[in-house]
Amino acid sequence: MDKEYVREITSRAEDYSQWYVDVATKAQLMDYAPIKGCMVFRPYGYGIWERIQGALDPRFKATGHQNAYFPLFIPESFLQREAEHFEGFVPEVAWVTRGGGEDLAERLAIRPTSEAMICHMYSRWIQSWRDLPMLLNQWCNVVRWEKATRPFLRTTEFLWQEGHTCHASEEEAEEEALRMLGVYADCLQEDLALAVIPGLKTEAEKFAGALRTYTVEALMSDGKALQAGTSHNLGQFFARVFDILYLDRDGQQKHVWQTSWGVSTRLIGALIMVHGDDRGLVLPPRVAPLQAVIVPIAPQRQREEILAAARELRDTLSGSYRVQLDDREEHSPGWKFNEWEMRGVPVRIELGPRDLAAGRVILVRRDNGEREEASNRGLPGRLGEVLDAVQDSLYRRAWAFTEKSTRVVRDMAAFQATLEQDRGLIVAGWCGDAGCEARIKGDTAATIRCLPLDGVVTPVSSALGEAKGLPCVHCGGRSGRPVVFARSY
RNA sequence: CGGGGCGUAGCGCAGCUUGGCAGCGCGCCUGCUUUGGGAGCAGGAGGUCCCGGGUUCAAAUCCCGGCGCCCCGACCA
Repeated sequence: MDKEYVREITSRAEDYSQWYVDVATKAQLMDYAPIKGCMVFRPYGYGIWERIQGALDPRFKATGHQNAYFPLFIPESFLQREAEHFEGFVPEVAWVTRGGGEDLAERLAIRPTSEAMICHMYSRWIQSWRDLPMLLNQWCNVVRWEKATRPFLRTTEFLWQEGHTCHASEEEAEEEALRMLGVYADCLQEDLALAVIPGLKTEAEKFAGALRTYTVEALMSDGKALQAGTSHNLGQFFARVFDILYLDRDGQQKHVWQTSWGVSTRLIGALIMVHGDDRGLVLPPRVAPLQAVIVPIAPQRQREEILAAARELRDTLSGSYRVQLDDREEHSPGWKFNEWEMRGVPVRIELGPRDLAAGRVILVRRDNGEREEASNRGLPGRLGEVLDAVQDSLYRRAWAFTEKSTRVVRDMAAFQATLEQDRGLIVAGWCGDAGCEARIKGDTAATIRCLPLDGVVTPVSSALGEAKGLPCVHCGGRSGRPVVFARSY
């Protein structure tokens, strides 16, 4: 293939960070806003988020959740009630101190997360065991005044969903936390074509105030891991702080058991880094705002004839697929080929004089460049097959890459060497001691990404089997089960 | 919070060392010819050289101060 146009995008090998930013901007997913750490979601990038919402929201509904919306502002006194939990994120909170030209009597935090507000409301809404479980979710924005930001991965303001649930027992809360982790894993695999590793966070890595934090981790193509979603069993910490009590069947007042869980627009960063290549973005068909783009090749003489056929084709396909006809006159077909590849559209449909005469079109896959002819009659069905094949192929590729990039190591020398050469995921024994965990982090910058869940087949399954029974990689002490280490975003 | 880079047309940059007409490429506008992997020609529009102060006959350029953005690292409940 002609790579001349790639001048627009830095290669991954040359500078991965620059490649990432090039893809995000040149594919027109985002642009930098004139506020530090803030970005604009351009229509194409926001379209991906809408597709992610479209994949997750029905799953939330199917598991009994409803959407609601809570205020952006949180009174300072609310946050102070959970002082212990709050202390850690004070430096990241933005405050509103004036309104209507006057100083406010009480400062308002711009939510960095909504536990405080939602728990306050729950304390009013929940009286009886009959009110449980309470299963709400909200799609919203949050603000965290981060010192270092990167498009999609960590920005001052970002979009996410946060589910907040209340239950009558610890068992129910645990079940819910795991159920939603499963929902994330399923959606990320099925729709985003990400190969994820569900697992438990260590005490050091868990959400403060949670009993347990679960995570889905994914490996990016530069060998660093990304926490793609989290689900917390919050126990009764917030219930005590906010007095969320219910009268049980036995006549006793009891605190509820809670969960919270979330994924954010960070997932778009994961899509870029898992599927993208040196030509730009590669989108899985199920979350691609555009699944196919029709590029007419229309010489002057047959111009109207070909454009009419292309419009008809678009109208036929648009009932079943997200398609766009690129009939811009100011660009050549070659220019369009390159641009739509850079923007990651899964399939390109070419329609030129030769195709028109033969009653067919040309289909070209973004992920592997394969081209094929499809008859007009068979096209609608064939396009669906090709899109499925792209979706499937991207998932398999992500899985294979993650599996190939996973190493079992037995000592710290091998640990260090692996990180320096390939990065990737490291499966090793760990004694469970926070001291060993901290020293490994200090020496290598790698953290325990998770303790993988039992009974879930993932790209690290065979490595976990191989590492079974290995002693702690740091102290040589007895280890429980092997864990996954990596450097991470 | 530490390290590095940058700020000149919409974007990318040159010019700064050694002060002297504000330039180049892409993009944009108009017209014509083109269209199977980033078309060509002709004409045209577009500037607070980040901001403030200083030096000077003269500052994008030198000096002082400030602001902003990006990247890397640390931090990230």
